Amino acid sequence: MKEKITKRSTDFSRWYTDVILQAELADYSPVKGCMVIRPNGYAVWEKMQSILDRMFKETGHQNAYFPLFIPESFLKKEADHVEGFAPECAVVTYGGGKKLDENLYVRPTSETIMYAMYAKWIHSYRDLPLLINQWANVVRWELRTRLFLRTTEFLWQEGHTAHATYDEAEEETLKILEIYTEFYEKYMAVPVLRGLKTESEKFAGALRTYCVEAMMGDKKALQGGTSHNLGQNFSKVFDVKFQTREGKIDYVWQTSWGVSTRLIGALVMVHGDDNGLCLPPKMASNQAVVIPIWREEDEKPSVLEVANRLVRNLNKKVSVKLDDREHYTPGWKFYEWELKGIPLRIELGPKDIEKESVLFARRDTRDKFQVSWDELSYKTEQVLEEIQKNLFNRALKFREDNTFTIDDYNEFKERNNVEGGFFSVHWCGSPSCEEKIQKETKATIRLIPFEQQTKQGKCIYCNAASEHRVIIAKAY
RNA sequence: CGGAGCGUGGCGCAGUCCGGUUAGCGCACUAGACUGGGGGUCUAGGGGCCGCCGGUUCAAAUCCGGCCGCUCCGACCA
Repeated sequence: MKEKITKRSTDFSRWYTDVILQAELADYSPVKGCMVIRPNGYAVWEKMQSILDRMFKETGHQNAYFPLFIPESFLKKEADHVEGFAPECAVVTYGGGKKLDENLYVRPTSETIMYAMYAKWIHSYRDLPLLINQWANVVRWELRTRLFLRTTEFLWQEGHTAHATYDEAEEETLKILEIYTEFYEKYMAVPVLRGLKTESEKFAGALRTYCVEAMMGDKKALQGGTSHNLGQNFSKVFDVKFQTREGKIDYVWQTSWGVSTRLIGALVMVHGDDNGLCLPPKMASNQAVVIPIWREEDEKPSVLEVANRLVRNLNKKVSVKLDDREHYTPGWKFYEWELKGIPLRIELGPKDIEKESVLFARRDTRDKFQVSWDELSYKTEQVLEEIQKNLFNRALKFREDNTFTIDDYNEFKERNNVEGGFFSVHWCGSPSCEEKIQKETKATIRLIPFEQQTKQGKCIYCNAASEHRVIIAKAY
């Protein structure tokens, strides 16, 4: 018997770690703050990559790869950028046994090195837009790490585009936010809020940062992806210039955007339960597993024969695995696959063969029901779709049930403290109110949501006039 | 860096206060038999510089000192 997973309600944070370790998504590495992504976890990442990669390419982006090392001088060119990243960088000072003439920074993000190249490649408006994405690892020397959510090294994609006009850059920034939203909601079955980051939360060096934000199973917020309109901040310091159609010289307008292996953490925290991981069908490398069952030795050949046939058939439409390991009992396998989050379990034994049916067991609801062979293919697809929808709806309802519109500061403080959740409050826009709220409540302004009825109000902290509501929550 | 906790077969732990001969348990692992519809049973096995270094002692997993590592909670962050 495997060790029990800590109950989610007992200790969310331990539950999270337990699920990841036991479902074999990742393991702690010998290097502090780093993790090893195990095959189960990496399979999820590959799934995410393939979907996002397709979406990026469909919108005209190309992949490329830039170096891991960045010359110190590059990183220091953009003032806000240095300030934001320098403290959390790993720096290489020796190479080949000799002290380097110039220190090399292990990339915390690749703006600087990429834009140094862009300056070389872009000359004319005809070279624009330049739409590049890279899949890479980056390093940020974090003080406190958590599997998938914050590790010293992590995997991500970073898109970096250059445009001829501000409007095009802004359009790109928002287009990417739409891609992220679609990915979260349609594939990960995780509902997100879209909006703008405040000045203090925006990317170091950006004009403004848009984000998607999701509610985890403990009601805390997770920043799920960011898309930055960089304006001309970087092009000016890296001298990325182009000649316009009119013959004038201008600096390019840039964007950058990314999502990371943190997505996997979100998947765990939104859909997982006391039995372990629960993967939305579109995120599972195997959507279903067939468990053959027999009592007598002479039943085995016929069960396996039928099982193989059904799996072959199903695999035309979905990805199904046959678990015919003999040294594990069916019961053991049930627990194992639930822990690992496979969306649908299909049991097939002598009783089913007699009835020409199988037994379905849904991971999300844990419902079980009989399905006849002639309906198998269709039912499988249908049930998987239902699971996908149900997971999304469940997560959406959870977020809605735990999002509160509040106008009284004391009430907000109290409820934030006791029950947690997302709080929709008026904010005047002043950084000082923002900071005070954070200090006093440990909650931060997650975003200024796009979707809201623009009603005037009064700042929840200082009572000054406010143009919009913001979402405040405790966050990862 | 501050606070808390933990280092004992692969994993989870007991033993440590109060030193004493072969260091124990559960799970996992190996072999075999019976089994198989929610973590099966039995039998027989293998596997340990008790985190590291030093000290006290006739004797150290156990006491003392130092170091190292990890996890959790706070200050920075996708």
